[in-house]
Amino acid sequence: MKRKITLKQIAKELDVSISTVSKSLRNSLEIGEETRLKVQAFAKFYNYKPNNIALSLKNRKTKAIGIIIPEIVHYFFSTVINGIEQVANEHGYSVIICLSDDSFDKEVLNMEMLANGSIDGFIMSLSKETQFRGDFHHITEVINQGMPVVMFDRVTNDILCDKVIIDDQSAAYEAVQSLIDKGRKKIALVTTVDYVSVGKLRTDGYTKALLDNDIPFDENLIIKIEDVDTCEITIGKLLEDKAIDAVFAVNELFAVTIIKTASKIGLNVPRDLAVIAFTDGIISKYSTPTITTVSQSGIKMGNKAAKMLIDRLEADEDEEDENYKTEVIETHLIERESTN
Amino acid sequence: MKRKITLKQIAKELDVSISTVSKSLRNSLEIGEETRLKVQAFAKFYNYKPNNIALSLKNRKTKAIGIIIPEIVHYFFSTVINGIEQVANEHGYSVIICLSDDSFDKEVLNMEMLANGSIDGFIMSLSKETQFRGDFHHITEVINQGMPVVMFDRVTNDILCDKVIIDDQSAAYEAVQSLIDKGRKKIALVTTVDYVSVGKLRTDGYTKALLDNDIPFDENLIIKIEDVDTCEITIGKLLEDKAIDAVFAVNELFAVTIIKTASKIGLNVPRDLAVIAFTDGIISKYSTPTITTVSQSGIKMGNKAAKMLIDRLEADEDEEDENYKTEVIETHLIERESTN
DNA sequence: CTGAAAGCGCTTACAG
DNA sequence: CTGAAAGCGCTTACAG
Repeated sequence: MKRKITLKQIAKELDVSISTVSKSLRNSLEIGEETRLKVQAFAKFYNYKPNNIALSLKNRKTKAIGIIIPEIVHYFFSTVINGIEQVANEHGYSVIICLSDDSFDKEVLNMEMLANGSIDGFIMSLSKETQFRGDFHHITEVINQGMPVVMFDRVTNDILCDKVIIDDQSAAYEAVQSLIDKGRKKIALVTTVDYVSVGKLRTDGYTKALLDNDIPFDENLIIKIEDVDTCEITIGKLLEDKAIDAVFAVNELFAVTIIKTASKIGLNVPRDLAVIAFTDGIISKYSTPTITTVSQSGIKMGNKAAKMLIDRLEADEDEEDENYKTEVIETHLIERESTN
Repeated sequence: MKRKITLKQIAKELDVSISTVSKSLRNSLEIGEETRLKVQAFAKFYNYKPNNIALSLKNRKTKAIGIIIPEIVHYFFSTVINGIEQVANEHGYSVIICLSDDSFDKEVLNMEMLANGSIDGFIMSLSKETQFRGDFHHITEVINQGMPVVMFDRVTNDILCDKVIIDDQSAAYEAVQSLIDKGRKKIALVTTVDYVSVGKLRTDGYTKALLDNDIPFDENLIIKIEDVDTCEITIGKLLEDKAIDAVFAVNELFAVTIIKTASKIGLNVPRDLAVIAFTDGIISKYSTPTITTVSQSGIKMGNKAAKMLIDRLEADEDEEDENYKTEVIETHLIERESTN
């Protein structure tokens, strides 16, 4: 078991100073060619690679990006990570992922841990609990220490930083409008509780689309689901009592549940009931019928977020500007069988 | 913008030595109570947190685990990560994730990067290309440097290290047996190309189950799929030509495609065709009909893998034993609508 | 009880 | 052309 070789050992073997070895390997012209080549050959032979930790300490940067997301077993977040990874790797950054499990405490803990020198900057999406509490001190703190943060998807206006979002409101508007264009009149909305920022925006889009089309807004057609596991009953009631002809669901899990419940009651999708879901994922693609969705490119969001973060990290110290930007990623409707 | 405070600054402010500060904060009894409390109060006030990088360099351990997986947008791997995260966090470890994208080169690159001091040990699942090439020198090298590696799911016999797997062969056997028990006679196998280790084992289990039940083995009923996107045609042919009454698919993507194709040709699942898939995921749960699967608990695999790695990391240097273990995680059949 | 020194593995300004 | 020294932020054996 040969431990990794260090500069010190090379220096000793070759009977030169550590400085000489270091400079040779960095191809400094300060060092005579003979020595330089000798050192390089030796290092190559022993497969020398500089120790990242030592470099990080010396340079006071780690070339690592910290990602904090609520949940990894979630198609959308996985694709975002993929997107971040792509551009991070291109720029020589590695990626450290921590999960908040939608818990405020875990989010704080993980951020504190990573902020203590492990990474150069954060890309994050807020946990539900954090959004609910509205407590962002841990993020402010990190930013105050000079560590850039990019938020995506689940963001907050209370923090000034770079953000990557989709226009949830207008995407929802567009989805509902498309239902209306297809002649649907009684459109229900199945959504989450309000404190999740995106849920609220999507509701606004829904409402606006109805108003603009002179369709009476009926509060009873808005169903707020707290817990996915018990939502079947609520949805069943909605379908049986309300005589609706379309549903806009804020995520595909709700949508697929709606479809399954509908078919149990004998409703045909899309004939009797059209269904559109927010966030294109794997379920929509393989459900029967397949589900029309608002696609929200996680890859693009990840790419963009990583790009924004790295730009900031590599900006000259003094050109640091506080001009935070919010990038809006395009969405579009993927028409499938659940609408017609 | 107040940068993070260091021991040095505290020492200066309080007019004591760095050693004194360090010891006070570590609650060393060497230091007089008065000084100790004063330092602690000051540190607390300025929210001092030791720099992880400096600690890593000093201690020559990072308290970080490197994970290398082929793909993150994949339910199974996500659950494994979740499982690893759980126990890693419990033990004060953080987790660095790199994706190989099923590419040999990316796998090698990522491992080399992480091996240069960033982490204490690896948990990994081999990329397809690596399994195809059978080139594991990058893993051997890391192990030779004294860095423990735990492999899961896609493993190889060519490397001696701790492993976490399921008994793919007997799980496949069990699945096929259950089809036979339900009176199915012509059972097809839809699988991947052979070099993916788990694919091969599952095929063995399938074959064995047939033999043990005196069902003639027909090579034409084994379909090897190279590319998911073009598999519909192959599957269509299988269903139309072969007059089969059951299919065992090695993953749920194949299974759902089979079901959709079957229903297009007018076959009813499960009446005309029973379908079982390997690896329980989100698709099986929401497909119509829902799919009977062999559940392979990613959480448990992740838990176990992390536990094994941490045990090794925290074993006394000298009690290092080369007694590598292979843990087998239990699987079980989750019966759903696609079989009856 | 407190502090100077050495060291983790590296880089770089400075001396010679 | 080469090397000693200082330093990144910490810990700990050792001296006083």
